[in-house]
Amino acid sequence: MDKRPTSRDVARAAGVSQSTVSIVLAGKAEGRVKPETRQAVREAARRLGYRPNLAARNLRLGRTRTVLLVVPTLTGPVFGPIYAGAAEVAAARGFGVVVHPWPDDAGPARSHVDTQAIEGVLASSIVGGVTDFGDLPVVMMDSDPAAPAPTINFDVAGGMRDIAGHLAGLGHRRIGHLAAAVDAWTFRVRGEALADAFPGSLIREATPIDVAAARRAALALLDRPDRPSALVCDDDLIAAGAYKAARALGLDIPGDLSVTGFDDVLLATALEPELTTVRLPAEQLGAAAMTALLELLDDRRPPGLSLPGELIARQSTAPPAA
Amino acid sequence: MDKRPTSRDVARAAGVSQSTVSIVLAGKAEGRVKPETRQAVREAARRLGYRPNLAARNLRLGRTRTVLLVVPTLTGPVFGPIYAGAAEVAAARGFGVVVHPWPDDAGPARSHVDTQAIEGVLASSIVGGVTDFGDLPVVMMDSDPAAPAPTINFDVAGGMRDIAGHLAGLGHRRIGHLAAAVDAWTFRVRGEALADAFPGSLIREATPIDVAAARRAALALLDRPDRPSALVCDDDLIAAGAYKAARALGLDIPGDLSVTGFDDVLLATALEPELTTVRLPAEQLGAAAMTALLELLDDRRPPGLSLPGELIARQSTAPPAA
DNA sequence: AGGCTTCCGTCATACGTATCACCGATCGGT
DNA sequence: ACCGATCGGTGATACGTATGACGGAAGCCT
Repeated sequence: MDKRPTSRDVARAAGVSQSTVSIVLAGKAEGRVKPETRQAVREAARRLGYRPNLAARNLRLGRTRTVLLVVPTLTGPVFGPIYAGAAEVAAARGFGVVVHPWPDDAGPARSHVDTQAIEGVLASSIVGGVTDFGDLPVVMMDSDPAAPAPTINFDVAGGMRDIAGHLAGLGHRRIGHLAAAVDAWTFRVRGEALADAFPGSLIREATPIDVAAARRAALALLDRPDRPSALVCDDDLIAAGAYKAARALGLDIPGDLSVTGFDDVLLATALEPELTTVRLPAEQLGAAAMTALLELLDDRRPPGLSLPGELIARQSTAPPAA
Repeated sequence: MDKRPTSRDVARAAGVSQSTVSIVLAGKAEGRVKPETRQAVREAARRLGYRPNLAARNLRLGRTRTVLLVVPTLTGPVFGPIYAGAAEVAAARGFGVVVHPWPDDAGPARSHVDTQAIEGVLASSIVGGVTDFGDLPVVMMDSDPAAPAPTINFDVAGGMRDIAGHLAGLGHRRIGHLAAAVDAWTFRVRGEALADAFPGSLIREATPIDVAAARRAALALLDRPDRPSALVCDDDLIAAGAYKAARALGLDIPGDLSVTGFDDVLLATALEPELTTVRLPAEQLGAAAMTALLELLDDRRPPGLSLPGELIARQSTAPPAA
C-alpha cells in the first residue's frame, strides 16, 4: 500500500500552497488564481496521479454527495434500468449512487452504508413499509402516494386501463383477474382500474407472484361455468402460471383464452405464444425519482409523479372464440 | 439537519475524556478502563444516540472496511444470492459491501465509490476483461482462472459432465450443443467437457444468450438429417429458444427431443415442460469469493476455487424416441 | 504622494476520530 | 520506607481537505 499523493504533495510539486491546490482543483479559481498557476497545479496533479481523499473531504464538508438506492433484491427486471436512470441523473449533479439490497424481512438499516455517509435514500418497493431511514430525505418508488415521502410511481392504473381497452376492443366481456397479492395499495388500484372498465363482469383471484401458485389460482378461475375469455394477470410471472393452467385444461392461447401480463420481463418473449403485456418505463422512473430526491436535498418539495407504461400487444391476445 | 452528537459530546455527558470514549466504544477498554466507567460511557452514548462519524474514522484509520461488489447488471438471477453470501461473510468480519453496477461497455471505474473509500473489489463476470481497479486487491468470480487475480468459479465443466451423464444414462448418443458465445474461456471449457463425454457424436452451434437468436441456432441444429435427440443449452434462456424451435418443427419435448439448460433461473419452471437444468451455488460463490478477498486483504494468497452445481432433473429430458 | 482597489495567493484552522505518550494514585514486596 | 508495577485514565496530535481571514504587490485615481 504505497502512500497516495495528497494535495500537499501536489502543492510542493507545483510550487504553491496546499490551499491553492484545493481552490484550483475545486474549480473556484476564477479571478483568484492566475491561469498559468492553475495550469501548473493541474499538470502537477495529473503527473502525480492525485485523487482527493474522500474521507477527508467528507469530514471537512460534512457531506458525501452520495445517495443510497435501496432495492428489495438484486434479482429483478426493473432494478437495472432504475439504477441506470438514477445514476445518470445523479452523476450530472456530482452525486454517486450506492446500491443496497435490503430484503423486506431484514429489519431496520444496519450496514454502515446506511444512515451514515449517505445524504438521501431512493427506496424501491419497500413492501414492509419500512420508511425509517433516520431523518434522511427519502423518495419512494412504486409505492403508496399517501406516504409522507414524495412518491414516483409507475402508472399501474393507466397500464391496467390500456389492457382493459385492448381486450374490450377485441370483444372480450368476461374477464378473469389474477391479482398479485403484494401490497394493499397496488392491489386496490389495479382492481379498481379493471372494475371500472368491466363493471359487473369481472371475477378475481388473488395469488402471490409465483408460477405454481398462479397456476392454481388460474385453474380456480377457469374451472367454472361462466369461464372468462381472457385472463388479466398483474405480473408476467403470474401469466406464466396461467399458461400452465390453460395447457392443463387443453385450452389454446389465444384461440380459447387470451392472457395478458404486466412488466414485460424476459419471460414474456420466452413464452409461447409470446405474451401481451405492459412495459414499464423503469429507466425514466429511476431518473425521475433521483431528480425528485435531489430537489428534496435542496429543500424543495418535489411533486409526486406517475409514469405511463406502454402496452405491448403480442400473440397471447385475440378475439374470443364466439 | 440537527447536529449529530460527537464522541466529545458523549465524553462530556459521561464525565470522561474523549479518548476514553473512543477506547471504550472500540472495545479496547480491557484492563484500561474500569467496568463502571465503561458502563457510564456506553449509557451516555446510547442516550445521545451517538453514532461514530465514518468519514472521520476512515480518515484517521486510512481504511474503510468496505469492499465493492462489481456486477455487470443488476438484472440477473445470480447476483442477489452472490451478494447475500458475500455480505454475510463480510459482515462477520466487520466489512460492508457496496454494489456497483458496471456495464461491460462502461470503461474504467469512474464513480467516487470505486478507487477510493474501498479496500478491495469482488468482480463478477467482467466480460470485457476489465481488471483495472488501480492497485486494489481483486477477486474475480466466474472468470478465467488464468487471470492474475484469484478466481472463484462455478464448476461449469462439472455441471456439463453431470448433464452429459444424465443424457447418456437416458440413452442419448447424438447430442446438439447450443453454446453460449460469451467469453472464450467458458466457451472452451464447456465445449471440452461435452466433447469428452460424447466423442465424435457432437454437433455445435454458437449463439448469444437471447431467445430469438437461440431459436435460430436451434433450428440450424434440428434441421438436418442426423438430427440430435437431445439439445444441451449453455443457458436457460437459450433453452427457451430451443423450445420455440422444437415447437415450430412440431417436435414434442421430451418425447421427440430432450432439452437441458443451465443456471436454473425462474424461467426454468415457467416453461412447459419444466426444464432440466443445473442449479448454481451462487450464495456459496459469493461467500467463498468474499472469504478469499478478505484473505487477500490480510496479505495471504487465497487459492482459486471451483464450486459444483447441482443437476435438477425435470420434465424436459427423457429417453430418446427409438 | 497617498489612498483605494484589484489581483494572486498564503496561513491557520476545524471537521471527528484513534492512538501514542504520559501521569497520578494505589498497592505489593522486601 | 522506598521502589517498581499496575490501574485508570487524560492530553496532544495527526489523518487530508476546504475555507475564511489576511496580506503583499501593483495599478489607478485624485
